[in-house]
Amino acid sequence: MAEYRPEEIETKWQRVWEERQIFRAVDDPGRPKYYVLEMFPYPSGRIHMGHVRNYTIGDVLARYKKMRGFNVLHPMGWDAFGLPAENAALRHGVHPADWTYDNIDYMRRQLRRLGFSYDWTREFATCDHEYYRHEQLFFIQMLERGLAYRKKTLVNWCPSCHTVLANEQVEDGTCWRCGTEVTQREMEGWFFRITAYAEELLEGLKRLQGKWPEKVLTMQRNWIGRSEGAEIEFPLEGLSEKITVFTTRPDTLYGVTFISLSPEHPLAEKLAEDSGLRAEFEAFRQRCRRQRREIEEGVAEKEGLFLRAYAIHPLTGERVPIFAANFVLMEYGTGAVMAVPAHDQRDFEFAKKYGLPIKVVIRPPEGDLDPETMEAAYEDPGVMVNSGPFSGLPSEEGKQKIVEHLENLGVGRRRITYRLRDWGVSRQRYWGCPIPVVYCERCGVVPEKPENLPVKLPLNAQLDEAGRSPLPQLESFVKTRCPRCGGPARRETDTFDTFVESSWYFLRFACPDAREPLDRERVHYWLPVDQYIGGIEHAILHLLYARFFTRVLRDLGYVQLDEPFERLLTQGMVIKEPYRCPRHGWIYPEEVSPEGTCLKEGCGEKVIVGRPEKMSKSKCNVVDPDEMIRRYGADTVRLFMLFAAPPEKDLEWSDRGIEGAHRFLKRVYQLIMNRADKLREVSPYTGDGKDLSPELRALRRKTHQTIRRVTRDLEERLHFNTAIAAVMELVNFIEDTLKEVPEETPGFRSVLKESLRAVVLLLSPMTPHICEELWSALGEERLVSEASWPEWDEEVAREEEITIVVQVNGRVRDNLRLPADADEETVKRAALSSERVRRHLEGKTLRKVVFVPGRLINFVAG
RNA sequence: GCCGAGGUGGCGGAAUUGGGAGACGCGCUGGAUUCAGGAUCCAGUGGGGAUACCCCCGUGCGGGUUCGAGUCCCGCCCUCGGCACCA
Repeated sequence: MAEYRPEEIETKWQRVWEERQIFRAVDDPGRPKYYVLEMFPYPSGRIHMGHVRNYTIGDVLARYKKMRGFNVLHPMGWDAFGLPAENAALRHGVHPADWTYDNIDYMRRQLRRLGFSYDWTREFATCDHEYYRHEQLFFIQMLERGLAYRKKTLVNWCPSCHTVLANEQVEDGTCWRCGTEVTQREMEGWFFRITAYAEELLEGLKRLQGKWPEKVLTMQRNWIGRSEGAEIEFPLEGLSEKITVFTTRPDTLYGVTFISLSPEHPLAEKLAEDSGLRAEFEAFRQRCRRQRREIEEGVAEKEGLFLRAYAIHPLTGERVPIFAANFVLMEYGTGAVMAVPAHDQRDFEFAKKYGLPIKVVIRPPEGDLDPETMEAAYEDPGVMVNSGPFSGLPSEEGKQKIVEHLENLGVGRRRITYRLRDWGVSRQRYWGCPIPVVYCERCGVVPEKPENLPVKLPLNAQLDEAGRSPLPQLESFVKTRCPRCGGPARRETDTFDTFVESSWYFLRFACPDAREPLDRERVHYWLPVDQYIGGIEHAILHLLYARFFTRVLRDLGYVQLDEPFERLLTQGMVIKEPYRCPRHGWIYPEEVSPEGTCLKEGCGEKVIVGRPEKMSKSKCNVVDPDEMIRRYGADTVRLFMLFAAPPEKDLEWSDRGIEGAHRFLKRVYQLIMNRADKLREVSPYTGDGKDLSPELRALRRKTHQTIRRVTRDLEERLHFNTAIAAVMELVNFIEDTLKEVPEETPGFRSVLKESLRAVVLLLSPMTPHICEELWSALGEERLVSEASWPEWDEEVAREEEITIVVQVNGRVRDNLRLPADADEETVKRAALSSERVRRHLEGKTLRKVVFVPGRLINFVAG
């Protein structure tokens, strides 16, 4: 009995792959390429099961496409800048650089041990200055084109991370990384003009339909938040200025009874001062800033401050009072809103609170509205009333008509606004890419000269104990000369948001050694990424930034590409149920007795089993990949990851499940190794099958059907779980055949060889090591990793006899084995001769016969 | 509240196009092997009734279309995810 020793086999073949460099991607414009990419990891220390799942899926695809003859690019690198490195440095007294590179070394070993088919010659880390220097150049060029700019605004500040966050990085008012509540601060910082691409980013989503998960497309669409409407000007009474509002409901213009301004609106401050309300206004504005979170969640009560000023309605000439209101956001539209209480719920609530008039201008299709008794705003379409010459128009039509009228008068125009805001990229952090500008006393803000790049992040920095960036205190870094006038200047000490690095790494993988930022030809050959794989948590953040950055680089002339990722697979999380003891809190599975009681300190309390959730250290429900590899080998871990669930769903970790996967591999190993000697010299069957026994013909049929099924599962759906199930069925079938068919049967060995070769080939992208071993045991000279994917023969796969289901009134009563091409008459005759069928037809009149060739026959009787 | 995905045995999950519901695996039950346990192998395994042939019920709930519905249509319930004073 051959014994399956995964560790031995796996390290052996990993060495062979390494020595022969078989996964090296070489540009070859004559061959069709396939670029598989998994989202690169942050080098946090060790890989977790989520990585294993993500990278296993990618690896299967890369290996499969290689077998299909594609020139495959499958690279790996490190998203190496970021805050955890600084935190670790504080805790353990190691420099972020050392910590990061050590982690990379460890994690690279882990990935190699899993046998992933990366082209390691293309590896890089984003904290290498040879990588980020190019990013600095991009920035300078964006600056020249106005795609990067500096401004002072209210920003999201995480007090725990000591840094600013982009809107995309604030989740429910808290920091996406540490969960601390985010506060508002007025600060200067650098921004990327992603809003200039809002329409294109939205439009581009259409071409991704069917290739990206619908969910991700929807999330991006909502995030960009396009809305069509109009800008309308309201002159101020007694002043030369005017207020410009944005509205999506120009049809309700005649219903305006007041104007609401954001407290951050410049005119709000001015009007307050003019009215002698300076102190009150300032207090109100401060309160609004503090309330920001509640305001954004919509839980804060509406509050306003009458500015004792009036605007003039552009059509009716009426005076409308102006308020500063806490719910009006300066960042959206124009920061000013025309309030129509009758037809907007927010304005309605505000009007009720401050006793402002409610004027109905839209009548519902049925019934009428009475401002006195209304309990909520009527926001649906209807017919315009009390609207001067526009009365009587359907509101949808009225929108157009009013805007046209305003355009003619020159006091309004059609306008589209987006919810998307510009991307704030300044971070007050040390471990990031320096922003290459200096502040010169004479010249102001000056970009570094391209030939002076990179602006290297100094590695001699002493980290601040409070967790602040040491850069501003680092004289040798800060003190510099102006690239323009040579005079004394101060260096920018903010670094880039680390999402900037991950916005273009997939391009650099095409030419990691290029001296220029990107080699147009090589990028053109390899890009777009044909299949991108990663977690859903980046549905907006990374994926939106990357789509934006790719377009920027296109406009800067570096690439000829709009969408970087042709297909996207968002894999589910790896989850596991946590255990909790009423006395000890979260406990490890080892601390639970078979009876379900707590073993900690002889506790004995009944343990509560939580519902499966994302693995986390604090819940004690993590499974360590190293431990699993040690116990079962990489192939088993990979197999389980693929088999337990389809990739887009969450995968529930199961100790029993991985045992099952291991058991299957042991069975396959023994099935083949125990016969390998006898089969080595045998050629796979090539005849037409006429000389074979029915059992052997059946085995060939099953084999070819399996090849067909696995190919379709991998090609069309990426459903590895059903592909594996199909191979398991084939293995079961082979074992059954071996039991029934004597070895001397003519053709036995060659048919067996054909089937076993298929098993090995079909499994090889998923469990490559064991398959190399079995492949060579079967006498193959080449590596299975370099073999061609097997093909199926429709003729062989076709069933000679099929089962026809016989129904009476839609209920199954019998089934018949008949030749595949049996016609209706034959089937009918056979079915009616069945005793079981006759019994159910007895005493009834046959009304109708439904015949589905090759499937079923249904007798309708009554 | 709005948008999206989903609800199938004890569990993870299958089911091309409307055509035998529950593939494959886990678990469980019985048996073989063993001094014993483990491992392995064999058989069974949706529920109920009969325990022989068979019959009835069954894919969140209620209706509908159809010879036939897990699959299509209408109305609800629940779970998960995203968005949510964006004018």
